[in-house]
Amino acid sequence: MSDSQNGMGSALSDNDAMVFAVIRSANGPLSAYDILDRIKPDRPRIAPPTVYRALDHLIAGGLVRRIESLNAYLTADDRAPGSVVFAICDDCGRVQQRDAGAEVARLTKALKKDGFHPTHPMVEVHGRCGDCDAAGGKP
Amino acid sequence: MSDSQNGMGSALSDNDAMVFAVIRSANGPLSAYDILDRIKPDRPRIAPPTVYRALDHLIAGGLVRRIESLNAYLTADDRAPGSVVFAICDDCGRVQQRDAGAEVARLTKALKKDGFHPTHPMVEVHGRCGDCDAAGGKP
DNA sequence: GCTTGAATGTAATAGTATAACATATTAAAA
DNA sequence: TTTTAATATGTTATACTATTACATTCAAGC
Repeated sequence: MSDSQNGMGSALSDNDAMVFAVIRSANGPLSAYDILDRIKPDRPRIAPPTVYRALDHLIAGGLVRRIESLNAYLTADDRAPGSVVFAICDDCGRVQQRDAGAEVARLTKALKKDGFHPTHPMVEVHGRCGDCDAAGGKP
Repeated sequence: MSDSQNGMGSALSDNDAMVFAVIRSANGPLSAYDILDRIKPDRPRIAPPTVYRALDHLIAGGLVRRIESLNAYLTADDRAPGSVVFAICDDCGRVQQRDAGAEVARLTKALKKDGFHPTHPMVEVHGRCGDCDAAGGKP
């Protein structure tokens, strides 16, 4: 397995490390097939399940996050155990992550009061980042 | 076009009305292909673009909402112009909609303060509904 | 009538994800 | 040490989700 320590509770397999390296080297979210394509030059026979399995491990370990509204993956900015808010610029594709903070906590608390038991809150805010707004790109 | 009034600013085409009827008659979110399958008995030659176009219209008109994390569609509980929170039970699949309220407003306000200009906030909270939790289903 | 534009029909294809089963690797049990 | 079990990976195929591209239809306005 050729493990190497990395900040996840356990170690990463070669596959996981390879996928993680690709995601880290990107400057934005990547789709699973983007990842696949970037690995193929090295390993032409790699197949989707290999990438998806690695993504599962990395997400479970908190190293990678999935953006549901983009079907894309990026490195987790931090190890916040709580939830995260994605601010997604629909012009340039850049994504900011920030701690969900008190607002999301209040929200899940309100749901709990109604009998619902939250496990995974997802908050993804689409819009336009400051740079793009200033530049007026794709108006 | 055989329009009929319905609460959307304009009227619905036959296709749109058909898709809307299917979604309304369901007791939970449906995928686009679920909708397709339920229409096929009546119109065997219906194709995906017809359904997706209707969904676009219905979503634009505020009659239907899309759940990103499920790739599924359901009737909008209300006509709240603001955003909505989905509480999604991962056991039984039921989805509750509630007004996003002050919490989400605070969240987008905080993003604005940082120069980001939100257009469409999405909040989808996965978990377990009260019924399933009481029943201990799929524990 | 003719043109135009919006909606729909139709076929094909792109993009995202998983199922199913084979093989290999590792570690523990006997 | 051999056997067993558990885990991970390889491989093929397929399922599921969504869009492109182009043809056709149909009604409104000139």
